Amino acid sequence: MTHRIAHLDMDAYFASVELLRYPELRGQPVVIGGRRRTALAEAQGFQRLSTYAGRGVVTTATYEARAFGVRSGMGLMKAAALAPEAILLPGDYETYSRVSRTFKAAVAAIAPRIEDRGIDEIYVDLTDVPGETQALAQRLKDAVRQATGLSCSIGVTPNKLLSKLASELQKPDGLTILTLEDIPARIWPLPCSAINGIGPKATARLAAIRIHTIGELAQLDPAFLVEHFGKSYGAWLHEAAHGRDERPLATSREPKSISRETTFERDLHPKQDREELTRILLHLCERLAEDLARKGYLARNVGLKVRYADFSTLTRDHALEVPIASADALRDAVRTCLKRVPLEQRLRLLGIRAGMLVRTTEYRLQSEAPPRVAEPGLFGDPPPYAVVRTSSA
DNA sequence: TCTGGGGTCCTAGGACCC
DNA sequence: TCTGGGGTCCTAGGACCC
Repeated sequence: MTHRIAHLDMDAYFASVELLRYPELRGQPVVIGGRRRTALAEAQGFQRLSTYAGRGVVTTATYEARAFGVRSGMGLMKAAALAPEAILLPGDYETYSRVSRTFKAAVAAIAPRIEDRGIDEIYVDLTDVPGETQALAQRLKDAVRQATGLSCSIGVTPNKLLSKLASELQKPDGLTILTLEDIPARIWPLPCSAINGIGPKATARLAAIRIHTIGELAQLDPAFLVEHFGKSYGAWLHEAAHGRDERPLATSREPKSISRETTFERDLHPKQDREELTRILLHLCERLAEDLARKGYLARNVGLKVRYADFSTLTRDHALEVPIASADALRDAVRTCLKRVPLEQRLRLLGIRAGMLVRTTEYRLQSEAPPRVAEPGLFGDPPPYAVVRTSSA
């Protein structure tokens, strides 16, 4: 059975949503990023990138802005040097989420088996949807445009890995259908970094052994790759280069963690700015508690993330006996983590994370069940036999 | 012209138990 | 007293993705 998997990717998503709102900016270089300005400043009109000062990165850029070399993830100050006249707009994630639900619903009306890959992309299983592939993919594109006014790019191939590659081939507003026979001509000339899962580090390591294209990677002996990149990743690199991918669509999944973090407008010192840091951390706890309550989860693990002024980052975790969700309980757990963090340097970021999530409903059911025999260590005391063993040692 | 915020998955070491 | 492995949990860090 040959599968028919589509990857659908919205074109310059955040920027395109903003162009719906501000059609007068169409055709201009526009960049999304940075913090929301004051209402007064926003009332005074569009901001030029050159007038921006501060931290932040480019979230999305229109194709006109990309022509100047502006890329997602680039610092805004650097982007301003490349395209000073570009218009800078702050992100409006509520709107992007709403439009995201709209385009996904439009696709689901045609092909209901969908894997969510974030706010602007999905995989769609077309295997059992009647219709010829080209016409079907065009129907999806039309439905998305009809529902949102936005264009997307689609790749259709036998698996997720190839579809993800294919959807990139003719952006924007692309439609690319590939079969396994197309791999040598269409996939092998691409750089290794085009493969989802080969990031900057792996790309550099491959370049160091003179491997630049997927085709070059495909010609390598798998044993050699395993030697260089480890059993798991090495074997995967070989499979990926040959376009082989058996991963099924994940049509539903439970979140593994929920987190909140913030980068400060200026670096803060743990001693001099103690009160402000405390306020920030408590605010993060409150926001995370809201997220947990809204989504219906309790956390059995709480993590603290600290990034220093030099951008070095550390994390401290704390596992809990009893799952929690309130801001107060999060704060207590964060305090435990904080005791294990060196606080001499200035900080640029604080973050907290709720992990090992338990559904609130399921935990309730479990706690309403007849109590089990007390688990050892529940009250923080070592079981008695441990004491005997210790004293006999 | 330094580098956001929200995630997932993998690895590896130590503690602890059998 | 010493020597094992295997399994699980916890913690920390890193690569990668949208």
